[in-house]
Amino acid sequence: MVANYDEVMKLALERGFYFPSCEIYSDAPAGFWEYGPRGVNMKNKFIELWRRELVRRDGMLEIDGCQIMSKSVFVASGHIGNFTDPVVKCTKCGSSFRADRYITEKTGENVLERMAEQEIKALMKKHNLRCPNCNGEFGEVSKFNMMFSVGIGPAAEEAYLRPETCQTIFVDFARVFKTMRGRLPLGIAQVGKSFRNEIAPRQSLLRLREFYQAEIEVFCNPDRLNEMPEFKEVKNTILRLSDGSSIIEVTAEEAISKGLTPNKLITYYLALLVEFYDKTGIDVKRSRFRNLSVDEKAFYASVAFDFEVETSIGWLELVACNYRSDYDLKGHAITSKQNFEVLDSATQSKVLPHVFELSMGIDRSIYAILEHCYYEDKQHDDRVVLRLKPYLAPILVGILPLMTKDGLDQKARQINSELKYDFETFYDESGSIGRRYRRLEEIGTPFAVTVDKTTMQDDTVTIRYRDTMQQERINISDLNQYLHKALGRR
RNA sequence: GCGACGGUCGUCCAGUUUGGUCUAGGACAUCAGAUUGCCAAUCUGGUAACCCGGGUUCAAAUCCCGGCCGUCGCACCA
Repeated sequence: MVANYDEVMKLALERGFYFPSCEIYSDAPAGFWEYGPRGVNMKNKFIELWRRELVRRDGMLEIDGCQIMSKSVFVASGHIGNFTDPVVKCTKCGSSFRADRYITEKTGENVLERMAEQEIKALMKKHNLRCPNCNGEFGEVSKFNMMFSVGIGPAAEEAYLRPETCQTIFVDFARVFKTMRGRLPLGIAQVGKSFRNEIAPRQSLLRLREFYQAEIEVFCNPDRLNEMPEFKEVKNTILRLSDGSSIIEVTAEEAISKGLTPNKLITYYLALLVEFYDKTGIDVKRSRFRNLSVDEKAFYASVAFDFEVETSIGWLELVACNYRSDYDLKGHAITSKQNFEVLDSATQSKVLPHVFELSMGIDRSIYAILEHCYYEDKQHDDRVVLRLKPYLAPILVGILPLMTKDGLDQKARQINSELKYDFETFYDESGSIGRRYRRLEEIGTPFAVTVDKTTMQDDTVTIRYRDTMQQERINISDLNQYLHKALGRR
């Protein structure tokens, strides 16, 4: 049973995972969505898992930077120059086209990325290009920048909302490296919001104008990309590599020996990423690393693998893994006139670090997890079950009195107040017990504790498992430890 | 951004063709009470919607214009 987009969407709206922003107003713009109570819980737990399995596992440093950044940052990063598309609009029917691609397609003539609007216009005139839809005349060539600009202070000084979180990491690199006594290779990580003025935002969390990223920038010495002692931890991890059509399954070790991945450093992080996603509950057998072709890659990337997951609406990119070389540090060094070279203690040489990044889309990941965990149980009246991992479930345990008589409800409340400081609990006494179980499993709650008459005699409760619907009896005093164990804590 | 289609309780839908008991109906969900007491039970009662703005008309959920949003296709996607 594979869930589809509509079912996930319905669940999200009905049960408070996410919903459109500003929906009570008719001028609410597209591409903005908010997380409701269940979604926030799940998102926070996803981020905590990311910290555990990537940041802490690899000894990375995490920072939390500003969302508004000065214009110079984006001059240096190339976003002011490159994060724009030349667009041309038909004066007759209003259709718009990417001017550069259209010219190349029709004439074979190469259009340079940095070509000015007038030059592009001249080229179109020279070849007498007209609208392919209605043969109408094209208007002016304009450049559309995907960054949101903001005006700072009374003089409205030009600045931008960051289009990717990683620029903060590059800008802060020198200070963090020095003050944290960094050694190469060093991962610096950040979770936060980024903003892109998408032309056509669509499909709720999948293409947003304001979205969450979890980014990791690994700073490394380009001459030592195969010196990676930690690699042995992941050498047997299966990587599914693809050129966009077929998928090859190899171990991390084989990927290198067969030349499918360029070096140990990159391969190590790709493997960590798969291990992380496996723990989110996403079916990694339905994932792949797609090796991007030259024209698909971002302007800063020299090697790029997209981590993609198969969903009901096709392959979905969750993480962009880019080898950015020294593109960013070099850009910031030139623009800021600062020196970003560091001493690599292993070689006792000064080096301008290269960067390999794992740029993760959190919102898309949340969607993919929901879809992969959505399950309709045909055996039991098509009950809807979100089979979330306990450590990602918005509610870990429901606490239910079998009935609200004979003090069962007081007892249940008491158990709830003992557990609620350590776990996400939910007390519910309304309606039939079966209905309450169904409501809990629909939002992915893995456990339900039920207080019945036996509880009043011997202080035991039943604990019910979401996936099997089986119950067992345990002592109230063992609940705390039991739940800790279920979360994988020690 | 272009085109096609659409937008009614939390969700899904009926009602629009032919403007008039529509004071907007149903199902599911939800809330309260009763009953039951371990898997969406039953009964009773309740909350809750015509996307926004303008126009036509005695009268607009219904017709017209504009906007916004959604789905799909094209284009775009660091």
